Amino acid sequence: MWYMGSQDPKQRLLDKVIDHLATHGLGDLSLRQLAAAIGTSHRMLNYHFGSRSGLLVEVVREVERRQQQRFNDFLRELESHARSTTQTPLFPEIAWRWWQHISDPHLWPHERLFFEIYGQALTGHPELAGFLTRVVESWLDPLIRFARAYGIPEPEARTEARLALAVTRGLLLDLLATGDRAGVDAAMKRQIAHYVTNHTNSAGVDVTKTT
Amino acid sequence: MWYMGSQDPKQRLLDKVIDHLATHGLGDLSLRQLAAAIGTSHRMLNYHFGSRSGLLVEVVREVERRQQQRFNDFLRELESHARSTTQTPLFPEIAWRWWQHISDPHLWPHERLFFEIYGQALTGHPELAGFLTRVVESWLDPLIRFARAYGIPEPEARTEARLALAVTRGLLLDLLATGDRAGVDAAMKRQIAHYVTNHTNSAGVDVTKTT
DNA sequence: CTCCTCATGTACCAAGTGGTACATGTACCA
DNA sequence: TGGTACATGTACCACTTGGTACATGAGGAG
Repeated sequence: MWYMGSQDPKQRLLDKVIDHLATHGLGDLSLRQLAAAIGTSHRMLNYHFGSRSGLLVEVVREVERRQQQRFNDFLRELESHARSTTQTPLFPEIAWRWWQHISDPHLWPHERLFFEIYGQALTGHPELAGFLTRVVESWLDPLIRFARAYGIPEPEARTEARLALAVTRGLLLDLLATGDRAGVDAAMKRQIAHYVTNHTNSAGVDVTKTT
Repeated sequence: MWYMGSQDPKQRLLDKVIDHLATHGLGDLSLRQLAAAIGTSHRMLNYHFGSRSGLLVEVVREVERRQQQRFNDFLRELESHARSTTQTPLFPEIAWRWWQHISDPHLWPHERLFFEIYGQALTGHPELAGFLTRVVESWLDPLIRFARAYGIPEPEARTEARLALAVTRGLLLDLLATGDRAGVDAAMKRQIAHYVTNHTNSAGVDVTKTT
């Protein structure tokens, strides 16, 4: 194909769609308005995605894919940092860095889109059912491995992972609504401190200094 | 008026609307479908609420009002229970009871609606801007009073309140998506245990037995 | 050159949308 | 009794929606 070298036109379209939805919300999911906003005709959206719900499904999959991508990027960044300093970072440091990573304002549009999809999926939207089955489980496994790697024993690891996920999402919801960076950061530090004093093998670090 | 004794027709309508939205989602907010589902004509919705967005605003306000109501009911229930046993319950007991209260399956439809509104509000829906400014703050004040009443000193009280709110909402999101009652309950117990061991003046109670 | 596949634009459709004008009914008030 | 305010139903409006039929084009394959 003549466009090989850039991208599948479908993927190019999907990228533009997600960029637009992240900044303008899912409410604009009228094929016509959407197409006009990203410089195509609604005919093209129907052609490449089959239907409105087909597009919605692919948008959701792409959002999930990007989240996973972000997590992998973070892990690689951690790894390279560990190589340069030769000492493996402590648990509270990593937790705090991860929080800084995903709470960065330039990710807010995507996080808003994530929670909007979450909300719509909760009310029975049938094409989003798969999203709900994955939205917790797909994060639990990597988090459990993480917890185990830092010495939290197995039966607790799953519970702590689930809790960490909930805290993160709850505080993100807060941050997106209030924009109160200082207040939300303080809460996250407090939570990390809770972990530390309850798992003595990684205690002894003042997380309030990790800023 | 002839209907005094039952209710304002507008309020009757609003109640039916919220019942329907809670079980069928905000996606159905087409005036016609909505009206048909609750046994009126879309004419009436426009008559009583002025417009589609007028209705949306009043729905949101009513959802907030009911949440507050639920919290007050819980406080009164606590109070009456305290009178009968003559001893004031410990912090972990109350926290656990509150969690049981709001995570009860019969409230799930309303919680789904809440998160769906939250998601829509995050993406700039202008008529929902007020919702975002209240969605955290309106819960912080009562929670702070609660924390202080249980001996948590002032500077930490606000942070702990914020954290507790985030944990609750994060775990509710998990519960609504997965339905994994046991897993989510375990996470909440774990969090309560974290609080207890970090605030020694209310420690010494095995929260795992409060089921 | 010829055919075929993929991508795109134009024009249309039936259905549904929010909103409103108008008429009807029903209870209260003077 | 007549009048007034509120509530409700019917019918309509202009507009937008998701989806599709049809035509056009551009590149690769023989």
